[in-house]
Amino acid sequence: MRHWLMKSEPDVYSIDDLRRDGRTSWEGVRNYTARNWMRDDMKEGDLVLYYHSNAEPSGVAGVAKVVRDAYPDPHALDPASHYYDPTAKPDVPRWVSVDIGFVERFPAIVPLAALKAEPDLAGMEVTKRGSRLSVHPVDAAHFEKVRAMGRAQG
DNA sequence: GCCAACGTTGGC
DNA sequence: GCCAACGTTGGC
Repeated sequence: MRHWLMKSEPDVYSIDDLRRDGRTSWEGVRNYTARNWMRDDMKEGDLVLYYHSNAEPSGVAGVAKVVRDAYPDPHALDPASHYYDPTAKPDVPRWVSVDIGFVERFPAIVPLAALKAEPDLAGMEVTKRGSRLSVHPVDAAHFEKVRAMGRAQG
């Protein structure tokens, strides 16, 4: 099983939205590196650090899990969608979605500053300057550490 | 609001 | 195929 980090702006869709809905489709990824990970390596049962970006504070808000492997992103084919891509075709969908389910919400956000300050998390992608990928893998040890930090708060 | 990082686009 | 311009992300 792999571990991942996925970024969402809480003003758009937060961990509380995911808890309310139980599960959701992860749509609108329009970056090839992120897409390739979703398409090729994300599998049902994988665990996900749910990260709030552009937030106060930004940081890891909880844990989700992959509940459906990649499938063509329907929004890419929908002209009415914000995520419409005129170069995507039904036979060559180009972009993919996965579905994720709610697992847990931490008592408090684990802020990015706390991740950066933790020696055990040295080298973690999200702590690097200029890290922009909205979906990327996380080492199992880093995942466990962040989850422990999240549970220890509050 | 600023700006660094960096992926994508398009002229050549 | 190079690379400058442009657009987006996202921390601060």
